[in-house]
Amino acid sequence: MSTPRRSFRRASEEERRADLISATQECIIQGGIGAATTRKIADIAGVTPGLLRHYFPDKTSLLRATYQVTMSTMTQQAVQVLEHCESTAAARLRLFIETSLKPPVMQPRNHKLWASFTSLMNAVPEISNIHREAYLEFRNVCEALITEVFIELGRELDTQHIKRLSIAVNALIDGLWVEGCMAIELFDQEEFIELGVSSVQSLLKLETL
Amino acid sequence: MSTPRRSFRRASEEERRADLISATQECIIQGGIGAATTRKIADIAGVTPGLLRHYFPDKTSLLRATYQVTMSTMTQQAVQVLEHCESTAAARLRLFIETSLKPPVMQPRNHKLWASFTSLMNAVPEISNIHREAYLEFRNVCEALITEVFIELGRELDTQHIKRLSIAVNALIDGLWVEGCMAIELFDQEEFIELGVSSVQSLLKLETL
DNA sequence: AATACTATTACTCATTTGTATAACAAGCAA
DNA sequence: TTGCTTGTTATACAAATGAGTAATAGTATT
Repeated sequence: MSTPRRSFRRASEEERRADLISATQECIIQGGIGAATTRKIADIAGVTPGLLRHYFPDKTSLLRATYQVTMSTMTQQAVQVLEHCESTAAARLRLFIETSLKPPVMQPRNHKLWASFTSLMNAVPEISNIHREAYLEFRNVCEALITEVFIELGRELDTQHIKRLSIAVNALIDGLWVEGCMAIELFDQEEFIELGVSSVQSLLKLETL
Repeated sequence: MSTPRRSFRRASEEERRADLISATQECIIQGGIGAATTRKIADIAGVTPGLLRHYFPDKTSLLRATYQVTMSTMTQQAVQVLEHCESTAAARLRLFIETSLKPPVMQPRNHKLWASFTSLMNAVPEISNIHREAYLEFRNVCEALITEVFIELGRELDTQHIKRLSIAVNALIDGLWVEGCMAIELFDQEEFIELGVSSVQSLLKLETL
């Protein structure tokens, strides 16, 4: 008569939350934020919808957590590469640009997630804060790298000037990243990266990078 | 007994479609794409929900039309200013940058609309095409302006090189535009514009703009 | 002033959605 | 094995949503 209750596995809180978050990402990537329904999320996570509420008070909280994880993962990927690079400051800056402009940082799925969440700015509480934190974190990395380079070259360190430069460099990388994500097939990867590197070179008035 | 049927005005197709589209924009701005329900759109447009289907076969078509109008309006605003400017090529390029980095082009509502739509890339048919058209239109304007400047300065016109520069300039403006839209309160408008201008100057290796 | 056209309203329906609650079972502890 | 905690499922429900259909009234035309 009645279908047997489906079997399940009790997972750790950490693991389950990660599953739910990546399921949320998957939904958004496939069909935009509107496709991230509690049922579809649960389905992809291999879980029943009711479980969401056991880990998140409501759907909005899950979305916030997903946004936060999405952004910090991206920055982390770009920064992590630097940790294994002991070369010159110029080489480190170049590496940072390269990493930011190719997968896994630059890829369509990341843009969809980013766009979906930022489109909710001022509509969903906390989204603005998460954005600002992520933005400043990334920009600060730019600033640090630029400072390194200037020190290496024995250039004058005008704090104001360097800050302006880092805003510009950050904007350039962001702009390329966006277009690269959206039309990744339009550009040759190597050329695209070189364009980024040489543009930053121009912005900083460097001779080589 | 029965409430009287509400009175209405028969509007021209052109006017009604414009109303519905701007109502859709308003919904998205207020609460993201999920808030753009047929009822709320109709409500803001001062119309009953059923009317949507009289002008658009389904909701997706209305969304597409809204995206298309949103993007072309922005580019048009930046281009239109150029038509009234007969000055030097450098001055025209500067004006273009300035216009792109302040209201009405750079403002939070435009970013929300842009982000909402692009997040649907590959999820809603035609969105990719509308994006590509808008992107190339804007980049072509950059390319034309840069070419003008180079001609004015008697520089060599390497088509490939100019194309790369226009991609970079476009990315820079886009990147600044995005951040400016999202945190318009973080930057002083005048400083922000000057940052844009001087950065483009660096990218093109110009002495003045 | 009468007529015809159709933009617009009013109403309906089947689905989907977020959330709530109670029952169940996995797996740890004794 | 037995009992206990709680992660997980099953089910329910009210609200919202996109879409369909028929009636109505605005308005241009004559």
